Amino acid sequence: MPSSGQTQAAGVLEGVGVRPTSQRVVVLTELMGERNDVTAQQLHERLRSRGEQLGLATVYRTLGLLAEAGVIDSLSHRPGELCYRWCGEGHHHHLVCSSCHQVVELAECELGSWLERISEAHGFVTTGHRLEVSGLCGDCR
Amino acid sequence: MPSSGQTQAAGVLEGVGVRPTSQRVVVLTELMGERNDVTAQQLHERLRSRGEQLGLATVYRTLGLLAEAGVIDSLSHRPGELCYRWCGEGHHHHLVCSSCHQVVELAECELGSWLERISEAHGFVTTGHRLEVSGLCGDCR
DNA sequence: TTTAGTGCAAAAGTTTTGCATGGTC
DNA sequence: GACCATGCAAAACTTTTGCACTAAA
Repeated sequence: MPSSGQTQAAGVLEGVGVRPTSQRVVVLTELMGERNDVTAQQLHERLRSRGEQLGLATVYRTLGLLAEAGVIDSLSHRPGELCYRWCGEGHHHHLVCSSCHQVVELAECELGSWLERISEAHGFVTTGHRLEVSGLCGDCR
Repeated sequence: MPSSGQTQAAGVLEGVGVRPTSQRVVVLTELMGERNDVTAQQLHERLRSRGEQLGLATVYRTLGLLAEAGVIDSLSHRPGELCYRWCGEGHHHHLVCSSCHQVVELAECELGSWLERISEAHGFVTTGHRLEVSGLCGDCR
């Protein structure tokens, strides 16, 4: 029987028109339960060591699909390594600790109106934005 | 005789304690004259085709140095490719057109006080932040 | 003269692709 | 049966590193 996390993931996949195969559900479920950034390699290794049977290429393909569908976000901190992260519902931003990489989600985004005004002044129509705040968390300070 | 761009670049390098060799000056001068994102490969090819003699490894090493010194910014849009960009003076953000990749610099950053307040609430001390706004520019709309 | 930087080629990674196989509608 | 997804292995790329050589303080 599928866990509630898996059911939820399957629903998300169907919602964006991606067929919810078992591998895709496993990948998305893992991302939805992980607050921090993960690379494709880490994700693959983690799932394998837990006994899931799935190939590295499938992880890459799935992450690519999900990112294109806007279900997950991708961001790179270091050269040659892209991290993925579940966006959750609604629009928000993150605080990332430079030392331990802990991530805190900021519930609200107060940037909307400021951005619209300033973009309009340059002839732009904004389609999205991402804010990345780095700092030191309480433990690492 | 060095152009004013080259003199300026050399000054920036000295300012952050990096020896201004001719290769580094060439790389930084190019970045300072380019408003948009560039990859190491693009930069290398562009300089080579202009007759500059410098190796790809040197471009990578220089970009790494400059990024670490905070002189340039690095950001990744796609997997396996990191882009670099001259930050200019002072703190600001960018509007990027999703279609033509044109970049507009936003002169002011009004995020400081909001961020400090919200970070403090989570026990963080912020050390920096980056805002990336994507949209469509007037021409592409 | 001592140190730091460069170029080249090799190495180390990550990500993508081709193709045969297996699963789904 | 037609189509899509997967796994494996090979290929394609980007980035890093080792080492001999060169340039600079």
